[in-house]
Order: sequence, then structure tokens, then C-alpha cells
Amino acid sequence: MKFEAATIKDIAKALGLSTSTVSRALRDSYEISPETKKLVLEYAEKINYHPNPIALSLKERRSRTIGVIVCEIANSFFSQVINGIESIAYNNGYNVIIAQSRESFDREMLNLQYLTSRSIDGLIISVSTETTDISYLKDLNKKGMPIVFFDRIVSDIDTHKVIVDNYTGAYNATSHLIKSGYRNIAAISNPEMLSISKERLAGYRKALADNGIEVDESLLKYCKHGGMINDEVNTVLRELLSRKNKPDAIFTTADKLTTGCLRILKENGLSVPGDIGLLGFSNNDLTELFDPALSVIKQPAFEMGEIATGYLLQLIESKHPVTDFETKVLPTELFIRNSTRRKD
Amino acid sequence: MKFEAATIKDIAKALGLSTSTVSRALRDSYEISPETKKLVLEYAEKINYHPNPIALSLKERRSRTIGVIVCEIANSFFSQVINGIESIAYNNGYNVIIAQSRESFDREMLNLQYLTSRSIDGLIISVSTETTDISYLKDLNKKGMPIVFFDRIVSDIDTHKVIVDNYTGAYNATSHLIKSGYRNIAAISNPEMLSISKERLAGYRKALADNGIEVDESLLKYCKHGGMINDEVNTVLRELLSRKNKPDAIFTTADKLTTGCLRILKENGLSVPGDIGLLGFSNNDLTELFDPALSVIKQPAFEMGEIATGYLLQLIESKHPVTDFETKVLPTELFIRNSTRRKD
DNA sequence: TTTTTTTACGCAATCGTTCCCGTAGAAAGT
DNA sequence: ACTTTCTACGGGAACGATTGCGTAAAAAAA
Repeated sequence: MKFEAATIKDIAKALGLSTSTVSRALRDSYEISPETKKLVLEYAEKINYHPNPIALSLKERRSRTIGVIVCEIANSFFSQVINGIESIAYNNGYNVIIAQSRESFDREMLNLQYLTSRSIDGLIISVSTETTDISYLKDLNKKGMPIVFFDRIVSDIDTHKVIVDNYTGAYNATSHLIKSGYRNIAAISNPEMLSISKERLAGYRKALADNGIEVDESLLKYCKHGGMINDEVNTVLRELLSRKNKPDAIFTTADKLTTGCLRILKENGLSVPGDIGLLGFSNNDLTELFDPALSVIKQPAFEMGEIATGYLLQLIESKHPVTDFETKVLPTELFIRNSTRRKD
Repeated sequence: MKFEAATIKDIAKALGLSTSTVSRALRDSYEISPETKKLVLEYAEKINYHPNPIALSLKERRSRTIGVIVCEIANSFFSQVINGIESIAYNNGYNVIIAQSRESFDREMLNLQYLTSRSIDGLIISVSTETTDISYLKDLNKKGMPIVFFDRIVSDIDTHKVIVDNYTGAYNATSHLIKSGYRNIAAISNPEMLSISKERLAGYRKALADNGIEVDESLLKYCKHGGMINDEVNTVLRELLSRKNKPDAIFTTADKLTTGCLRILKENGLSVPGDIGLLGFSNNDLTELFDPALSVIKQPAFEMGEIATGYLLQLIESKHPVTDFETKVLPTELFIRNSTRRKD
């Protein structure tokens, strides 16, 4: 079963013209007489002719397609970013192919190879929690593949990047916790190698230090798979809650960790914020409906996608190799709700 | 700035062979001597050769790409379906292009034209709330484009379909509301033209009837844009709540409507289930964290994606035109939580 | 009338790959 | 020694569209 589209040849044959003439007529070339143009255009319309983009891609050696790799589209943050990406891409006649790494380096590599072999013109990526070996990305970039990083960036590759001010976001969030009376604040984070983890934990540390609270490293927990595996959040929470000086609040650095934490705290019969405060990064639109309504740090996800795509198209369409790269840093927004409202 | 990949010609030139020989060596043809094969394979590996899929697509007149149109990927149900689609597609060497209609018929048409002009081999679609004119889809199907519908199907086009038993799902949900003591049960739904709306409302009606409750048509409200516009949920809720005999429970037939309802009820200071019960279709994984934990009807979204893709690949790869079509009907699952737990 | 210019088209190469043919040269059969 | 059969490879068309170049015929200029 195959879908056969009309080609320029069909038009040429039907009208007794050459394919060149038809092609030129369709593109409104000055060398074609008005009558012929009219003839061709009308017939093309009649048989519903559309140029074959694959043939065009082959000829022009560009696919007008950009690849996007995120860990998962079911994550609100990433789906919002993707919406931003698509809005700009489609407006510029570009197509978007989305691939999910699911926080696995192997899957990320597979997707990367798949996308590049599919002749994408450029790549927008937020790396997985497992990604430490960036040689493939580096090679790709060196060979001329335009790449833009967002959110989870890698510092070693020189290209455009779009992030938020993770440090300040985490600093303000932690400060808010302290101001609310919490002292023994644990942090649950993605692996430390991740750029966002580093920055967010740095902000957390600084806020504690600025308020005269010593950083207790044993209150810092990492989830290797970014909470993709529910059990790992469970494990670190059990560790934290079995301490003699239990934390009175938890700061989480990722969406999945934030909601995962709340789920497990509730499953364990702990009341939030009664027994323990909770605040974390999350772009989920429904956190205000939670019990308790969650205090969260939000990123301007849609805008990040827009900016990243703007950067990428700039790289793709630049005639000369670009050597001057920008890193756009956007502000985060802190939403204070019940999960950090201490009853005292 | 352009990314130039190695071609078969590069190999041919470097080794003093013809492109035909290289091509055959790479495909392990019997007409090529073992020594030549080894030579070619090693060199190809060395320069990291990958066949250009665009050239292949042009030659084979298939893109190994399937198009997916949903209303939005940020919706849990659809992102889960997409995960199911991708898992099967990738395992079979197919690529997936996702497009969002955002409940707009115009956008759906644009995406449809875009995808077909991008030479997709097949299409998986759940139509928008606005879609009534299906002539384009019909034409496409007639011309040989393999199409599989899921969730929001159209009865007029004969092809494979994947749905859930919406009728029974809604029947059981409504029965549960009645058993819980609710009598004056309103329903908020997507437009009636949508297959799922029809079926779900039919289940709702039958459950009322079977329990001796007369269906009050004025308790049935429709949201034209499926809750994409927050205001429309607001409007219908205001209408319902300003009645003299207010509904004591609400049954919603779509994810966005369910969460939207809860948000507005809370904004209006109404307690759920104290003042009003709430139960609806939703595939959101976080509804149990809500205040109150939401009673929901879930669809086996991932499985639906898998099955739809299986059907589509079957259509694409079938040598002969397929005339015998299946409609797979999967069961829904009812989760009873606090939003329907009447305090009495 | 002859030459030049313009108009309006066709031919053929190109993109990367596959595949149907054709064919040297070696091996095998007579 | 001569014919036949393999073996191992090359030539070239094809997929659909674009585009530089060449060119008849018509129009304009000489």
C-alpha cells in the first residue's frame, strides 16, 4: 500500500512541456511566458501537486528539519520548551523531530546517531543525567553540525546556550525556606555532573551560608536517574527520614524529584508542611492543586524553547562559520504556596 | 555552516572503485570478493560512513517516517500514547514526527498538509475538537495513505482504529457517583461531535437511567475547545453553580476539563467533595496528589500507542491493499479517590 | 535585408543511492 | 586450443526537483 504523490514529470507529460519549464513556471521565473505559467499553475492545482521535500532535501543538501533531544516529553518543563521550539521552527518553515533519552546515555547516543543520520540541519539538546562522555557531541559540532544547548548544558562545547539563573533561583528558594523558619534543610538533586545540579546546589549552599547555617553534606542526596525510577527517591528519602536529626524541609532540584518526593512523603503518612516543608523546581501547571499546594521554582520554559530555536536557525542559516557564541540566562520565578507554610 | 556527511562516492574515490561496487560491498552482495568487502567496510567504518536516508527515501519512495497528530503533547494521555508509538516505531526502524493541532481544525489541516508533503509513510491521528470536515483525511486515505485513528476517531473512514470502551468507562464512573449518594450529576464534555464525547455521555446517560434518575439536559455542558481556553470551563461551571438546584457532582469527559474543573471549583472556594463531587477522565499521573485526590477514569494510553503503531506498520508494509479493518477496544480503569468520597 | 537582441523554452548535470545490464579476465569444461 | 561458465566489477539509469547553458524562433535594430 503506497501513497503516490503527483510529480513535476506528471505535469510536464500532461502538458507536453519539459520538466525544467514546469519547474520554472511553478517558481514564477521570468523566462516563462504568462500563458504557460497559467497553464502549469492551474494543472498543478488541479492534481494537487506539492513539491517532494525529499527530492529538495537531496538537491539542496538540507532537510529543513531540526532535531530535539530531551529526557522525556511527558515532563511539563520539556513539553513547554518543545512548544516554544515548534512555534519558532514552524514559522520559519522548519520541521521538528523529537527524541527522548529517558535519562539514559545509551538512548541519547542512539537518538543522536539516528537524528544525524536522518540529516537534521541542527540540534537542540538538554543532556541526560547519565551523560558525561560528550565526545560524540563534540565531534558532531566540530564537523559543522549546529547545536544549541538548553537547561542541562555542557560547558566544554562552545556554542549558543539557553539556561535560567539556577543559582539565584535556588538561592532565593532556600532563603525563603530559611525565612519560613526551616533550619535543617535537605536537598535532593540529580547527579552532580549535571550543570543545573551544580548551579542549583551552589545557590542552596550559599543561602545556607549567608544565613549562618552550616552545610551538612549528609543532607545532600543524589538521584542517579533523576527520579525516573521511583525507587531511588524512596531510597534517599528513607535515608533522610531515618536520621536522628531529621530534616525539617526538603529542597528538590528537578520536576520529577519534587513530585516524587511529595508522593512518597504522603505515602509514608508525613504531613507537608506540618512534619516537613517541601519546595523544588517544577514547571508542572497543576502543582497548585496539590495537597498541599506546592511551592515551586518555575522556569520560563516556552521562552527558552523560542530563544534556543532562534539561536539554532541563526547558526543554520549563517553563511560563515560562527565563532561568537552567546549564553542566554533567563530569570526563574518563585511561587510560594502551602508546602512551605510553617504552622507555628 | 553546513554538516557534510561522508558518501559512497568518497569511499569509491578513495579506494579506486565504482559506486556500484561500494554499494554492493556495503550491502554484503555475493558478487563482491571478500577482500574488496573488507576493504570497503573498514574504510567506511573509518570515515564513519552512514547511508544518506534522504537519498534512500527518494529512491525507495518511502521515508520510514510516520506522522502523529494530537491536540497537544503536554497532555498526559497523549504523551503516554506517543511513548507507546515511539517504542514500536523505533524498534521497526521508523521515525516519528509529532504535530500538535491545539484543538484547532486549521492547525490540524496545516499539520496534515505539512506531514503529507514531508512524505510520511503513514499517519496516526486523534482529531481535534473542531474537526467535522474530514474530506481531506478521506481523500488522503483514498489515495493510499495508511491511517490509523485512536481515541477520537471518525466513523466515516474505514481503517484500523484504537479506542477504549468509553461507554462502559463512563457508565461505571457515573454508577460509582450514584452509589456514593450523588443524584444531581452534571456532565462537562468536549463537543458532542467527538466520538469519545458521544460514547462517554451515552454511558453517563445510561447509568442515570438504570438508576432511575432522569437525565436533565441542562446539566450537560460542552466546552468547544476542550478546555484549552480556561475561560470556557469557567463559563459552564458558573452556569451550573448558579442554578437553583445546583449539581452535587460533576462528571468530566476529558483530562483538561477534569483538572480545569477542580482548579475553578477551588478558586471559587468550593470544597470537593464536601460541596460537590468530581470525577472524570484523566491520565495525569499526579491526580492522586491533588487536594482532594481525584477519582479518575484512566485509559491504557501507552498500550493504545503501541497497538495503533502495530496496525499502521501492518498497513504500510502490506503488499496488497488492506480491506479488512479492525477496531481495537481496550478497557478503562476506574480509580476511586477522595474527590467522590461523600462525607455523610 | 542582415545582424543583433530578446523571448521562451529544452537538455543535461546534480544531489546519494540502488540495481539492471554489460563485460573483461580467469577458471573450467570439452 | 577452443568454447563456455563464473567471478568480480563498472556503466548508467532511476528517484524528483533545480539550474546553468544552449538555442530555435520571433522581434527589434541596423
